[in-house]
This record gives sequence, structure tokens and C-alpha cells, in this order.
Amino acid sequence: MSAGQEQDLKSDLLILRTSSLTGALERELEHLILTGELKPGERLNEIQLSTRFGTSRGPLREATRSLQAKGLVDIIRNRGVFVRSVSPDEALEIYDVRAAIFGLVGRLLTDVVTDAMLTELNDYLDRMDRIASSQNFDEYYPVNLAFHDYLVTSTGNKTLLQEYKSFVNKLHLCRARGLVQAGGLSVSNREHREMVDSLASGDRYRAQEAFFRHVERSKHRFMSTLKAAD
Amino acid sequence: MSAGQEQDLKSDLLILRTSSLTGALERELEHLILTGELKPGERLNEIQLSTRFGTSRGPLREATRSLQAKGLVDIIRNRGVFVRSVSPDEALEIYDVRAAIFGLVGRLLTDVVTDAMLTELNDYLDRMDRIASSQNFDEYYPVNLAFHDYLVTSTGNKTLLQEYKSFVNKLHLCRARGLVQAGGLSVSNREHREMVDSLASGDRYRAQEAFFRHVERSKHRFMSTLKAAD
DNA sequence: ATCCTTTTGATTGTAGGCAATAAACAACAG
DNA sequence: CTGTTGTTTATTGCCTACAATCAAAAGGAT
Repeated sequence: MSAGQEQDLKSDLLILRTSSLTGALERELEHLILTGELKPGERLNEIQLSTRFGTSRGPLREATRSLQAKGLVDIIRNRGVFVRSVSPDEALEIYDVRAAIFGLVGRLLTDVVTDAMLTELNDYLDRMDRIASSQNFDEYYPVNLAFHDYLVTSTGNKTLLQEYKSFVNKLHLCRARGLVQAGGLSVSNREHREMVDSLASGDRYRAQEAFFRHVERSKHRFMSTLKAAD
Repeated sequence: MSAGQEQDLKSDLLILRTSSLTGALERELEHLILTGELKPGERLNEIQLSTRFGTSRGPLREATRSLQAKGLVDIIRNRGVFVRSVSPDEALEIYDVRAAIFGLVGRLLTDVVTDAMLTELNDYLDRMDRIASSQNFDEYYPVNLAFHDYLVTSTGNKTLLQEYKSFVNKLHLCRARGLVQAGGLSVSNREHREMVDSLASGDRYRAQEAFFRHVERSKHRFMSTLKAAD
């Protein structure tokens, strides 16, 4: 079954001795899940996957256990491994926690922000404004992602970065989540500008609240799509 | 090797068909780590542990992979599994994230707090005050834990609860962390009272900040013990 | 003493097998 | 026709045993 590319995964990644086979499998499965190739609710067949990647069942089982702890799959005893399906209710919970995390990003950045960072951020804003006016979502999305990544990374807090990414990932597993922000590109960028301005002001509470609200608003946009689907 | 109690763990927990052997091992190892029976930096020998619990290597390896994803152990290829040792720097990072999470608890609670909850919380405060005045730390600690648990659980946000507990656990893995709050029992309870009062006021920003500051202060107490050790 | 092999001990990955379980299916009685 | 009861089958859970791999310790040469 489509052995051409994946069969080589084992030998390919063993050349990069950097990590174990389990680790490679874990990254590969995570990729399949986050790109949607494995859809929420779908089952992961052990022997099917292990033969597909040319490994034995052992490392594969270890990889799935790791993914379970990360919250990407559910394991039901004697039934198997299933791609996690995040309910709308749980998505709302995640949005709240993510808002708090992101609020902390704003709060921390006020202490470390430099002029160089502010010009860099304003560059991002201008670029995103241009793209937003053309309503080109496919182009907007990666820049938007880079913008947020830049912010979180700049705090220098690696634990924070890890948590943030983990929550962004989990939101991808929500079935009901269409491309939420598709409507309000320029709306969203107005919030971005307020975030950067708040950083420039040096007011940590204003920054925390601006960052918090940005996620909260995106939660509300998500909720409105839920009601629309009723 | 001390087969008396642990040998029975397998059969005992298989009677409770509720969970897999891997899951049981994971909980057992987590317990050993968090109680300090396995100390930070210590290696987990596969065969030694599997024979100790009367299982084979497979489930044990799966359990350790899960613990790795939870951040409780580090796995080095071809070297083995080690209990995670949290550096002071990383502990400071965790304190910040935990502060943001806990701040969210305060913010969310203002929307759901009831009179019954407030009286319950004031009961906690009175009990802790009495214990604090007697400087009995062993008695204070579990009540303090229950107080915080009650707060986080009352938000109704299960994702939040899970994250909060995860961070509290990770802080246990910091070698340098003596019993930090040992000094300021009544100081800490003054902060608790401000937290409850802020909830009663209904001001979500005040509550968020009160909860945030409580963790931040405990971070500062932790930092002062670091300097003292220089 | 330093550097370079060699050995050793442990982990990692593989293969194969068996028991247990759950879902799908068939036979059956009401 | 419907609901219940076996039966089958696929899959997981767990085990043993073995080969491969790697890191650190031991040994010897310069």
C-alpha cells in the first residue's frame, strides 16, 4: 500500500541519528494528524501503520502513547487508537486558557520590548494590512502565524512557547472549526495594531488585556459560527 | 527484590479492568516520581523496574514514553530514562505560566461565583488562619492544596484544571525548591483573603490580578531562597 | 599521563506468538 | 419482524527471545 515514499522513512530517518525511531514515528503521525490526513475520530490501525512505515509494532505503540499524553489521540482499551476529536465545548475551554497564556505574552513583552522589535512588528502589521485588503486568506494565514510566533518566542520563555503551540495544535482537532477568521481579516489586524501599540506604551496591564482580548474575540468569532450551524 | 507488595500490583489492577497495564504502570511511576522516591536525575532501569512490577518491558516503555510527553522524565537515546530535573531558570518560567493560568481562574470565577462558594472559601480562610498561627506546616500544606484545587475546579474548565495540575507537578521536580513557603504562612493567607475578597467584589480584573500576584509572590519567595543558597 | 582500541553493559528495535476483547455476523426464538 | 443469543474474525494487549546499536568503562600502547 503506497509503499514508495513511506517505506524509506525508516532508513531515511535512521541516517539522521539524532532521534529514535519512536520519535520519528511520533513526529510523522503528528504531522499526518495536524495536516488532516488522519481525520478526527479516525482509527489508527497498528499493523497497517507499522507495515506502512516499515517498522514493528513496538515503536509505533510507544509513539501513540506519547501522542495520547500530548492530547492528540485517544486510546480505548482493546479498541485502539483514535485521532482526538475536540468538541466545541472543549474548544471554548482551550480558547480561554490560550487567552490567558497569550495575555502573559503581552505582559512579559512590555519588560523586554526594544525599538528594533517594534519596527519589526510594525513591518508585520503593514504586510498583513496589504494582504488583508486583497482578502487573500491563503497568503494571510502563514504571515499571521509568523507574527504570533514571533511574539511568543520573543518573551524568551520556552515553557510558554511550548504551551502556546500545544494549544494551537489542539484547536486544529476541532471538527466544527472552519476557517474561523476568514471573514474578519482587517478586523483581526486592527486588534494586532492595538497589541503592538500597547507594547509601545509600556503599560503591562494594557498589553496583557490587549493580547487576552485578541484571543477572546477569536473565540467569539468561533462561537458565532457554531450558532450559524444550528 | 522486594516482591511482596509490588508483585501483586499486576493482578490487583487487572481485576479493575478499567485501565491497561501501561496506564497502571504510568500512574505508579508518576507516584514514585512525585513523592520523591525516584529523585530528579535518577535513572529508570527498564529491566529492573519491569521485573519489580512483574511486567514485561513493553508496557513499561510505553508508560515512560507517556511520562516523557508529560514532561516528568527525559529520555536519551541509548542511554535510558531519567527523572526530569527542573532547573531554577525553568522553574521561573513555569511560575510565570502558572501565574497566568491562575489569573484566569480568578477572572473566570467572578462570572460564576455564588454566595455558597464565598462562605465555603471563607471557611477555608479561617481554617488556614488558625493553622498558620500555630506555624504547623504539615497541617497547612494539604488544606492549602485543597483550597487551590477548589478554586480551579470551580471554574468548570477541565482543560484549565489539567494544565494547572501539570504545572504544579513540574515544580515538584525542581531540586532547588525547598519547602518554599515555609516562612510566610500568614503572609500567604493574607494574599488568599485578598483573592476571595476580589471575587466577592465581582471585579474580574481585580480578581485576575490578585490571583496572578499570588503566584508571582510565591515565585519571588522561591527566588529569594535561590539567592540565599549562593 | 594521554590517547586509542576493546570490551562490556545497557538500551533499542525486531520477530513471533498467544490470550483477551469487541465488533460484525448468523442462527434462532418469540 | 424484532430482539436475543452464539460464533467468527480482526485487533489489541502482553510476553519471550534475539539481534543491533550505542556509550561508557577497561585495557594497553605511546
